[in-house]
Amino acid sequence: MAGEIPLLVIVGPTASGKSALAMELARSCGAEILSVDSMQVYQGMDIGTAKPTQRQRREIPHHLLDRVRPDEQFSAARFVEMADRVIEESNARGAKLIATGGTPMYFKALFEGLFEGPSADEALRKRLRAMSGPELHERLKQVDAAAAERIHAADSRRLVRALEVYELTGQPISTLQKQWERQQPARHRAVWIGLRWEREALNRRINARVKEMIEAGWVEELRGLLAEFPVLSKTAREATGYAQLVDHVMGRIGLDEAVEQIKIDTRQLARRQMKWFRRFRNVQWLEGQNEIARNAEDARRMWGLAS
RNA sequence: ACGCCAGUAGCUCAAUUGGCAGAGCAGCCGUCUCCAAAGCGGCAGGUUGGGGGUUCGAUUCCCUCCUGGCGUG
Repeated sequence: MAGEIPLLVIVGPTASGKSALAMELARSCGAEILSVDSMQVYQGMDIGTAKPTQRQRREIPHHLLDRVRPDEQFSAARFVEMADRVIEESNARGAKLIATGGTPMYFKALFEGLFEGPSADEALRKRLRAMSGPELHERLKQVDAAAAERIHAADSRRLVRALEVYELTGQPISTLQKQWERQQPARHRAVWIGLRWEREALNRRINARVKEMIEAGWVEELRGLLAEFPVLSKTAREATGYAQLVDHVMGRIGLDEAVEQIKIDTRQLARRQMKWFRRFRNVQWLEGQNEIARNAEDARRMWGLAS
């Protein structure tokens, strides 16, 4: 029966060693890798997103890398659609799949689903965004008091989304979102493992890795990218470090200043990721500082593939 | 050595004619259902360089010492 082997999910903060562990496992189990990452989908953004190298990708098939142009918008919904297709197709072939990456929201959306509602409508959003936070909040209170209660008046992004959903469907987002409350079975069967680190140790790894990325030519890569795509899409631009490096390339800030800020942003990113992943209750944690071989062996056992 | 300027939260800086020492960033906690590497909320943080003086009251005025910067020797 197709789909008999569950997915292996590997979560963990940036720089925790997810990719290395996934590669090791893929090699030893003959599995393929599904990237669950909002930034590695972008073409041409390689160094700063720590994308697996061409060499690694020749060795092990990777899915959902380089699927979007850097001037294109991307979203959780598009990700889920693409990932579902990859999983379905892998199941059909009987291929084992390891899902790993740094975007917690995408894991949640992929396994728990998004509520059935309208997708982003940029024109409508633009119209709504012209209003101030309190105005949006007041307006939402009229049509969806429950949502207005939960969303802070300053959180214009969520206020805009809630109003967008209401205008497009005539239904309050708070009602539609209840779909998620029913304990539905997970959309895909999976074994979840995570890599965790003591915070200070991870910070040191992050600082070192940012430095390595710069030495590996991140700035030059970005210059080339900007030559082809002078304006990155709103979502692509949100990748950690890219805004600072764009400022540097434009001559607005020095490289040292940009690098320091990137280190700070990356540490903050890692913290937010850890907070999310801690809330995924079915994750079995492995210690990041262990030898890869040891973690891989544990992971294989958890996946039910012990030799 | 002399002169001038500065010293306030981890960092960068605010504080009206002397009147309860604030903000941004970093840090910590929380939130998150089609932008999520995003967005949003909260908390903590200070013998105002040290010492003395004037005053009901000094970050603010006076004296002195320390530290840093600039200028002249």
